Amino acid sequence: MSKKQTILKTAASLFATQGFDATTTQQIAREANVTEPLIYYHFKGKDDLFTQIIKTGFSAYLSRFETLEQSRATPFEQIRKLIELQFDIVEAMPDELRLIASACPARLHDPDGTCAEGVREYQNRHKAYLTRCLAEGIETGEFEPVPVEETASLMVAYINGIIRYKAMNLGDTDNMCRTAVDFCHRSLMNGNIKG
Amino acid sequence: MSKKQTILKTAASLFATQGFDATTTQQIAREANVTEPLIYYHFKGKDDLFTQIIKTGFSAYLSRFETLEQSRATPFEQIRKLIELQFDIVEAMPDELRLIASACPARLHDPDGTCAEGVREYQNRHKAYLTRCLAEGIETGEFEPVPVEETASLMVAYINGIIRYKAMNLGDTDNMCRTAVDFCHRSLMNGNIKG
Amino acid sequence: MSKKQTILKTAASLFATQGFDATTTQQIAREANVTEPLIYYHFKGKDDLFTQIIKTGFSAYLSRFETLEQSRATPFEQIRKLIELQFDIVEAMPDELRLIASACPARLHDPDGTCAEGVREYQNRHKAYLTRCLAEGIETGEFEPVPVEETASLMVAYINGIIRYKAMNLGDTDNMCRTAVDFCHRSLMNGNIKG
Amino acid sequence: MSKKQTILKTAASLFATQGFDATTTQQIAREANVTEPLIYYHFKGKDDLFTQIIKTGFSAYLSRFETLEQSRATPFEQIRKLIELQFDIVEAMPDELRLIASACPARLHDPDGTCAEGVREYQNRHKAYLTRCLAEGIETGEFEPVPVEETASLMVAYINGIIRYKAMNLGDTDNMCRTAVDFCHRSLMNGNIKG
DNA sequence: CATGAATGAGATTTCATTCAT
DNA sequence: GATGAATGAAATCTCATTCAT
Repeated sequence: MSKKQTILKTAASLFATQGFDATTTQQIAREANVTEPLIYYHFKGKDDLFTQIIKTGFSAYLSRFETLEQSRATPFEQIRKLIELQFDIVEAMPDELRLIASACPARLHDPDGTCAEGVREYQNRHKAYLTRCLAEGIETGEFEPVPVEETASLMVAYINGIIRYKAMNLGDTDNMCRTAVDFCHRSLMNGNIKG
Repeated sequence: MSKKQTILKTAASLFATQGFDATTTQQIAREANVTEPLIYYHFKGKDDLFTQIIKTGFSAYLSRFETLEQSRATPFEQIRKLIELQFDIVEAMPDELRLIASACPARLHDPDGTCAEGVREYQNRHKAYLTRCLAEGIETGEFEPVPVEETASLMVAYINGIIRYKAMNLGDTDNMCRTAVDFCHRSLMNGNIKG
Repeated sequence: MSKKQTILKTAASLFATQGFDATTTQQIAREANVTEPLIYYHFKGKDDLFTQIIKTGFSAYLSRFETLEQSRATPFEQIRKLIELQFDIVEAMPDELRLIASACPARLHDPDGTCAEGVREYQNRHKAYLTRCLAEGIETGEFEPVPVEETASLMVAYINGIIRYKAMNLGDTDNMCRTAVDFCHRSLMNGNIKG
Repeated sequence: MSKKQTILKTAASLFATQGFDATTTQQIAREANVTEPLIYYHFKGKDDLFTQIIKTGFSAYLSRFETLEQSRATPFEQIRKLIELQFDIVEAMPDELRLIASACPARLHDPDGTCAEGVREYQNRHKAYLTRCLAEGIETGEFEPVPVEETASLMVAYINGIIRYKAMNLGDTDNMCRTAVDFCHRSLMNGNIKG
């Protein structure tokens, strides 16, 4: 792994556990086994380092999300996949996701805007995706006739709650994926079919 | 408003928008139109200031929550009330909630532990409350026989997602309360009754 | 002397002898018997400290210069006084003048513009003053009919050469004042009168 | 132009506009379109780079000046030529002269001593030259009987003021050469002859 | 001739906090 | 209750310079 990569990884991990401000460049350098100036050789500064990690996290998420968007499956299968994606991604990049979950909220008003932009993008994409799923499912009769817009927004918040819960280790998550899918399944599937 | 109150309000607002570390005592003093030493006259230090704000927020929330716990109603009515409480509380104390939602995530691992404690308490109480509701509802046949523990945990995450969404102004929330209640209603209520 | 004054004096002296960049804030603090942060309490930063010294130097010069402008005397007396002023001011504020002479040339293109502005002001005022003296002297027949504009510009450069020579200790300056006055006297005074 | 030349030119220009210390090797490299290590391939270091530029400037000046020293002409003609030389040299090597005028003052006390040495040399040579001219002119009765030593020193300062004025573009210099020559002419030439 | 990566040394600046009044 | 002045500790960042290739 290149030293640049090591710096990124180390920083991501430290930022995630201690927070951005509580992590010093000296500490990053020490743990990454490089000298401090090297950080400044590869990155414009501590902020830039943070930004790049966040951007990487978001774009890794989005690139996975995009494969979902292209999948052809029944509406509910698509929703299931979206929920499963949350759990997968946290396992694939725990540091990055933990960092996003913990550091972004306080940085939504940052001038640089990386967090705000990422969050907005994340929300818009989810909302559009869910809106499409719901509309389609209702049309085919697979779903109950729920109000599409509002339910999509709600589910964005829900799903965000789940990914945060897992990313920040707020509690046990065994079976949580399955439980979440079932919860939505019962809520959305047309009663006639259920029965 | 007393200067002490002004300091509290100003600090809460700054912590919420910029995060704890990114907010300096100097900035608080300037925006509150007081001098820095006055902050130290009223509070032990920056941490203490933060702690007091957070504690106020959490305890205001908990005191409202406790009235719920004492209410006698059907299981689903209790769940509905819990969801409605989220929306009410954000409207009643928008600054405090925004602060908790934005500044706590980055401080969950702080030595002082105020945030961690508050969040833990919040989760435990919700989980216990929901576990009780679900168990009761299943026993009476009002609810589908869902796995109690797991579903309670999941709903804690869900509800947390909602309150954050609203507290941090992440999007439009008209009808969201109703939509959230309906979403849970469809998911939990026994199909026989529904049908 | 207040600590702020001590800082200003110490910095002026160090900047003048070592140059701006070669002087560290640490050194200023040590020699002024204060702590480094105190410098930042009283001044915005090292640049601001420099700027304030320069501005003080220029404005002290200008305030003295203004008394000249108001004096009523024969044209040549006025020129004599201008030349004498150069020597007086360097003796009154040697550090400031030395600093201006040594540091400003390289800072004429600084974004902050303090030096550029000071130099421009200094030149314009001198030029206007000399233009007036020359025109008047020529009109009264006291002076030879020299080209006014050009000679005024030239004398600005000339006088600047002298003040620099003295401020930077480039050589012996005993009698220099008198010699300079005489040099101009011979050049300007009408030959008929001289003879 | 060889890369070495480009480095020299770029550095000269940057040193002149920003000063020595405020110019970084990185900036030189960037603007010269080379990499930093290349600077170290061609020069011992930043100081050496500066030194070489300055030395080139001074020695180019001196070599021109030496031709003056050898010329046989009347005392005033020699003075005229010295003044004209200032104007010629700035037009021939504007960058170098600007550099000397702007960067040297701040480096007169440098341990390396290039600037100090150059300036001293420049002053001494001028002083000797002017002393000789004045003594000769007085002896022959061409000049007024001015005090030789002092007037020579003064004229060094004077001439230095002029070259700086032009090198640093401090104002319009049309006719300035002629005006300067005339100014000295009137001051030095014997009144009997003038009349 | 040329460079990407790396570094030792050190400078400026910030910040929470305190003291004397 | 209130403040101007002051500070210890430490963080971010810069810079000239070198090494390996």
